[in-house]
Formats: sequence, structure tokens, C-alpha cells
Amino acid sequence: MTKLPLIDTRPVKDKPVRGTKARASADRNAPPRPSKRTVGATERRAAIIAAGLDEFTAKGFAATRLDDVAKRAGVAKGTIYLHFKDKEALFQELVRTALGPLIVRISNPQIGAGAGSARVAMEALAETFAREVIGTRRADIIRMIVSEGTRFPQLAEFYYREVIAHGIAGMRKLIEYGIARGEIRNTGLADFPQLLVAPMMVAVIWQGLFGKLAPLDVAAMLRVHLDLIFDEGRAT
Amino acid sequence: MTKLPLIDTRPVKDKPVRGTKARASADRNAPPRPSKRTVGATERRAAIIAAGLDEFTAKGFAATRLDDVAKRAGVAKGTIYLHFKDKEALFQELVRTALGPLIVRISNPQIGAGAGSARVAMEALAETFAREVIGTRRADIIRMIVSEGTRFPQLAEFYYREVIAHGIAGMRKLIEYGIARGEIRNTGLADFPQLLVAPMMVAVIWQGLFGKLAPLDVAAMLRVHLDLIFDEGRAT
Amino acid sequence: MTKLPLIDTRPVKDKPVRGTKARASADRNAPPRPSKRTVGATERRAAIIAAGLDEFTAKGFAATRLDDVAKRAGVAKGTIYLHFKDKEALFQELVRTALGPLIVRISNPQIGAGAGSARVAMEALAETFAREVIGTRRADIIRMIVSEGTRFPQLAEFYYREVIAHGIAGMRKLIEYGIARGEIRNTGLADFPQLLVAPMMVAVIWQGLFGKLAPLDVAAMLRVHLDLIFDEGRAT
Amino acid sequence: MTKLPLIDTRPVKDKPVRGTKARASADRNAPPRPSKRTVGATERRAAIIAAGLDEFTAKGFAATRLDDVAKRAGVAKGTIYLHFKDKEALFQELVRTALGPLIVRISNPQIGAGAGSARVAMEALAETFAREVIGTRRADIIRMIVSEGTRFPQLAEFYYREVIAHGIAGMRKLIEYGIARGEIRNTGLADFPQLLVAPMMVAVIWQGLFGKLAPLDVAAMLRVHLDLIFDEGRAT
DNA sequence: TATGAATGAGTGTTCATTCAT
DNA sequence: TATGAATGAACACTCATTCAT
Repeated sequence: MTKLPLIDTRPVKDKPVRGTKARASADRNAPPRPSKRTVGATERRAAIIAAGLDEFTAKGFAATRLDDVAKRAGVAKGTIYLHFKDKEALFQELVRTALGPLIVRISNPQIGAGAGSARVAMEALAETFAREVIGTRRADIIRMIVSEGTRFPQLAEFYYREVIAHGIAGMRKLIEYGIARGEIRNTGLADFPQLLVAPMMVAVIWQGLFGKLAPLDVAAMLRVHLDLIFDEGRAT
Repeated sequence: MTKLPLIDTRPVKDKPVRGTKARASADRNAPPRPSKRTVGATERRAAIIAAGLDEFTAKGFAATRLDDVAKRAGVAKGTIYLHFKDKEALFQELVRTALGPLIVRISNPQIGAGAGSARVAMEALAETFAREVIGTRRADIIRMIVSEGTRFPQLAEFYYREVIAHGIAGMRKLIEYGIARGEIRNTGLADFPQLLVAPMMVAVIWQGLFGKLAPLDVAAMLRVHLDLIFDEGRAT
Repeated sequence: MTKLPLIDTRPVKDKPVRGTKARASADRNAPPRPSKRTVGATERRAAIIAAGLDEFTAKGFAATRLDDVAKRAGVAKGTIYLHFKDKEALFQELVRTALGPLIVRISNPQIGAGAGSARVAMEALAETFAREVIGTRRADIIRMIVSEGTRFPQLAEFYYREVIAHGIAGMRKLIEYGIARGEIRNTGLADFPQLLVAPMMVAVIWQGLFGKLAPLDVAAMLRVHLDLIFDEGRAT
Repeated sequence: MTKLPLIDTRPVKDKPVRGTKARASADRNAPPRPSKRTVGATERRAAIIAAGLDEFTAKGFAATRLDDVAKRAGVAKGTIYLHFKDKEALFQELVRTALGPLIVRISNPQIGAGAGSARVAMEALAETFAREVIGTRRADIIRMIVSEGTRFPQLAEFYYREVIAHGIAGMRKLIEYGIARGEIRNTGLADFPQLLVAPMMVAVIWQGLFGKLAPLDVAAMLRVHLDLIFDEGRAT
């Protein structure tokens, strides 16, 4: 019998844009010019988005200078305006783009038919998260949304609708699945799927703020958390 | 024998200056503070800090204008510079001041000798949190630290040392107390007191970002969370 | 004996390309010219000039964007530079072109030998002016020269030499003709032919600035003016 | 019997702002600083307006740089924004200010009771105009309104209501006075007071555009014009 | 020739900071 | 101390001009 995973744990593929970052700080004395028109418009747009992501996550919306974004993208300032109406449009588009893969992934929880235990599914999820989010640019994006969300209600709403809502729904399904299988006893958990994600959020924030001071063993923490949920208080 | 509470659940006292007017939606049309020349230097400084808190939490560090802070504080722009070296100094001092009460409170967990059950203590903590933080200016401060922490490592460090470290220590003590009393079975929890606070953090962030779209019953969620920890999966 | 008219009163022919679509209210949403690749180089140049005329008269030199000119002309922005050195060159050439027909007309006043009365000639001139200038693109051109002339002395000089000088000379001839015939008593008028054109200039300016608020019956005004000159104060 | 002048011919008094122009292009190596705060806010505002007038009349609205205005006013760029919302507000205010004296003057035509002949009144007017407008900054302002009026309909309307309308009314009164006294025969003139001003307008424009090439004896021209109106075709 | 994406100098505007009063 | 007008560096955005295709 084929064992379909409850949740897709394959590495989330992201635009490998970071490479373009190499061109950053276009030194004024560079050789003639790398034949600008060679790189297509799409690549340029992608480079701007990648650069913007770097700058916005590092400094926040208000403190980011489009000059720096342009430099980092290896592009003239004016070029940004060929692709985006203004700074805010770039910011929003950038978040949407960055969220894209995540959305697709979360939208398809893939809790399959003859799947295994809910515990295994959640463990896979936790591991994927620890590996694919913590310490990567995705964590930066999440932190950025938390940081700027208040100032961009529109963005927060988009994020809620496109990511959170789906995620919450998926979590709830998973919890109900676990309850149905008798793995989870606390039926109230189904009302607050947020509890399932809470440690992940905290992990992202912790590492961002205090990672240097007191690194957190995220994977281990998530395991303990699952033990709580699955009622398996092993005596360590 | 006097029964000392495990945790001080008395309302956390904050600058009563502004009261719980809180809800820092920095409305540009707020009355420009009535009292003016009547107040002394100390009151002025306090007013600036209060005003700054409103503005910074509402708009973030970079997007806040000292002009607005001054207006809100009922002082001239230049006056700010008599009390603070520059914008950043104001910001940092302001955060420290705002953290003050919180620090004192958490630093003295008051887990007394012949105290009651850990569950009761934690419930009190959760209730206090839901009542005294969620929906108040304190939530704004926490969100602000999360938002600006990356840009102000110094501040993050301060926050970590003065608040987080103590808080984590307190939580750990509480957890160990619960384990010792046999209330908590999962001994691993003592390694990650963050798990205890995670739902509170998520609650703060959730309400800030999505509160308008999908309000969260924070108290109920925290109760379910405690059920998980205390292994009491009541069928609701 | 052939009776040659003192002044040519046939409708002044302008580039019939644009027709009298005139009224250069440079509406941004004008259809982007249907024909495109079908036209040859010369037509393209003409299209650019026509489009430039519309834009420059509507917005003035500095405020006109070559982007808009290109769009209106149905060509790419770069194409403009194949025909004109830069924005200023386009402007100057364009004015010269627009002035062309006017120049030819005025240069040949055709004040023939056995012509009729000076009064009749001037009336014809006034009527032609009211009909062929007021409310047409020609008025826009005149206004534009008045507007930009100070900033483009070169252009003012060209305008003076090619149009004004000839026009003044023609007017003077006409006046002297009227004096010789005894129609005009005030011999001083011959020293200031400008007085003959002044009402026309004022009419153009008035309609451009205040036409909406207080339209002027130009034809009637010019008639009264001629009455003054020809000393015929009819009691209306 | 006291002879009241038909029209007030006393020199129109204007702010003697031009003087401030001296400070133009505030050289970067100037002595410490002329004790900024010494000059009152009003003087600063006046200096900005004077400088703006110079720049706007010289280059037109779009081509004028606020940097230059600031420099010429001996003020920092930011200071302009303490007095005016933006470039356009400065422009409009400036025109209004410049028009102020003119308005007051025109509003009080002072066609008195036992006044003298209309001819004398008009001659005085013409002389005043030739002396107080031609070759002065007032001519620049008039030219500027003609130039920018199309782009600022609001301004044109203001100009019409505050200056033109009153002027036209005054002219008409004067004409009717002349007709009543039998000095002017052509009654139709009362319908087009513009004809009275037309030569003045043309004079302003002529001197602005062609003054260098072919200076115009404005006073003489206006005299001839009056001869036409008053039907006095003296044979020179 | 024609194109239009790319460039980057230039300009209006903001705002932290200073300082004469 | 307190004020708030003045400053000027900084930054978002525009647009004439270029140039690879």
C-alpha cells in the first residue's frame, strides 16, 4: 500500500534570485557594461524584487532607500519605476511574490487518503519548517510582515486571506484528523489551530531578535511541543 | 499560614498619566494636550515619552515624526532635544521606560513557599495577560519591540536581558514547580519555557494584524493551551 | 482691368494633415493615431511636429513631456531623436513650420495697383483674422510665442524677422494707402502699424485667458476699431 | 473750483522688494551669517516672494527651481515651505501679492465730479502706464500672467475678477464720460473698453519680445492711439 | 530607420537637528 | 529651560536622452 504523506514535505522551491545579489553596489569602475539588454525584463524585475526583499527585511519599509535597492539589483534607480508604480507598490508586490510559493504549498495540505498518523504528519511539518524557514530568507519575510503589517492593513489582509486562512484551515484539518484517530485527546485544540503554529512563530521571532544572544534549538522545541499535543509526556 | 500567590496577579501598574487611553492609533487630530506651561521639567519629559510611545507604536521608528511627538506632548520640537540626544535616544529610553513596570513585575515571580497548584498560578498568569496586555498599550509595546528589534540590536539585547531572561527564568521555575508537584508530566517542557509564552506572543501579534478581520478569543485559547500542558484533555 | 484685392482673403491654408482639429486641449486620452507603420519618414516627422504643436501649445515648453508627444504622434520616443537633435530643436523647428503658412501669406500682402478702398481691405483682413485665427490652432501658436518668446530670444528674433517685420511693413503700406486715398486722416498711424494689430493680439490673448469667463465678440470689436481708424463714429 | 483728476495718476507704490535681490546667489563663502533671526518672518516671506517673482517671470513656472528662488532670497530651501505649501502656492500667492497694489488702484478709478476732459484723463493714464509699467517689474508680471494663465485657469480667473473686470469697468466709465462730454463720437467704443487697453498690452508684449530688436516709443504710440479715439487726426 | 527599455541627473518635498531669542 | 523658525541633507520620483536590438 502506497503511503501518501499527510503533508508535502518536499523542500519549498523559491526563486534562486539571491545569486543576482552578487551584482550589488555596482562599482562605478566596472568594465564597459555587461551588455544590459542581455538580461531580459523578467530577470531585471526579479533582481529588483530580490534586492528589495533584502533591503526591506533588513531595514524595514520606511528606512529602505530605493537607491540602495537599485544598486543592489544592479540597476538604475529609474528602472525600478519601469516595473513598479512606487516604493509601496514594490513592497507589496515583493511580499506577494515571496508569499507565492508558500501559498501554493499551504493551499494543498495533501492530507491523503490512506495516510499515516497525525503525529508523523505534524513531525514532518515541524521538520520542514525548522529546515526550510528558520535561518532562511523566509523567516525574514515572516518577520517583515509582522513588523510592517500594522502600517499596511491592506497587506495584512492579503496575508491573512492568502496564507493564514489557508494555513489555519489546514492545521484544523490535521488536528481533526488526529482527534478522529484518537491520537489527540484535547478536542478544544481544533478551535485554536493557532496553538499549533504558535511555537513556530515564536521560533522565528526569537531567532530574529535573540538568536545571537541565546540560540534556540528549534527542532527540539517543536518536538516537545508535539509531545504536549499528543499527550506523550515521556520522562525525557 | 499566609497563602502567597505563586504569581502576582494584581493589575500591572503603568504610568497612570495617560491612563489606559492607550490604543495608540495616533490620531492626528487628538487635542494638543490641555495643560502646558503649568508642568515642570519632569512632567514634560514624561509627556514626551508618553507621546513618543503613542507615535512610535503606531507608525514605527522611521515613520514617526518628532513634530508629531512634540505636538502630542504639548511641547515645542526643540524641547525634545533638551531631554534626549536625538530621535534614537528618545526611542530607546522610551522603550526602557515602558518596559520598566513589566520588568519589575516579572523579576519578582513571587512563587511562594506553600503556594497552590502550578495550574492555578498559570491560569492566573494567563488571565492577567489576557486582561492587562491584550488590547492595551502594552501589547503595542511588545509588537513594537518585535518590529524594531532587528533594527536595534542594542534594544533587543536590553529587552532580552531585562525582560525575557527573567521571564524565561520565572517560567522555568513555574514549570519545574509543576513537574515537582506531579501536575506536569512532560519534563522536557522545562527546557523550553518559550512554549509557555508562545501562545501569548501569537495572541498579541494576531490581534495586532488580524484582530479586525478575525478576532481571537485569547482567554479561551490560553485555557486550551494550559489543558495541553496539564494533560487535561477535557472533551470541552 | 483685373481687380486685385488689396489683401488675400482666401482662407489661410494650414497643414491639412490635422485639419482644423486644432483646439489643442491636449487631452491625454486621445486615440494614439491609427495609421502607424504605413507612413514613411516624412509623414512621421510631420506627425511628430503636429503632436508637438498640440502638446507645446497646451502645456508650454518646459511642462511638455516628449513621452506624450511620441504617444500622440504614434511613434516611439527614440524616433523623435532621429528627426530632431533635442527637445528644444523640436520646439523651434515646430514653431518655424507652424509659422510657415502665416509667413507666406503676410509676405505677399497683394496690395494691388487699382485696388479698392483701404477700409474694405482692412475689413477683409479683420474678418479673415476673426475666422481663421480666433478659436483655431493658429491662436494657440501665437499665444505660445508670446508665452515662450522671452525664454527663447532666438525664437523671438526669428518670429520678428519672418512674421512681424513683414506684417508691420504690410500694415504700414496699407495705412499709407489709406492715407493717400484720404480714407485715414491720422497720418501718425503710419508710424505705429502695431495699433492696427493690437486689437487682434488682445483678442487672441483674451479668448485664451478669459474666453470661458467672458467671451468676446471679436468681429464686432474689430469693426469698432476700424471705425475709429476710419473716423466713422456711427452711433451704433 | 477744485479740479479732481479723472484718474489717479500718482505713481503706483509697490513693495520696494527689488533691493533684496542684491543678496542673490548667496555665495557659499560669505561671512558667518547676517544674523538670520534678525530679519522678521514677514521680511523673509517678502524676500521669497520677491525672489520668486524674479525667477518665475524670467523662466516661467515649470522651469523655475525652488533652489534658485531660495538662493536668491538668501534663504534655505526648506524655509520656503514654512511660508508656502508648495511651488504652486508660492506662485499663486506671489501673483496675488504683486497684483495687490494694482487692484487697489484700479478699483478706485477716481473719476471725480467736476473733473476735466476725458482726453486729459486718458492721457494721464497712458503716461502713468508708460512710466510705471513699461520697463518695470510690473510688465514682467503682466507678461507672466499671459504666459502661465492658460496653465492656471484658477489664476486667470482670479486675475480676471480682481483686475480685468475692474479695469474694464473703469475704462467703460471713462469712455462713457467722454461720450457724454462729446469728446468721443464713436459710441460703440463703450462696448469694447478692451480697445482702450489693447495698445498697452501690445506695448508690454512687444517690449518683452522684440524690445531689443526694435524698441517701441510706447508713449508716442499711445498718443496716436488717443488721437484716433478722440478723432483728432492732426496731420502730424 | 525605428524601437522602447534603461539611464541618471535633476527637482520638489520632508524632517531631524540647530540655535537665536 | 523652552521655543519654533531656519536649516540643509536626504530621498522619492520624473523625464530628456541614449543605445542595444
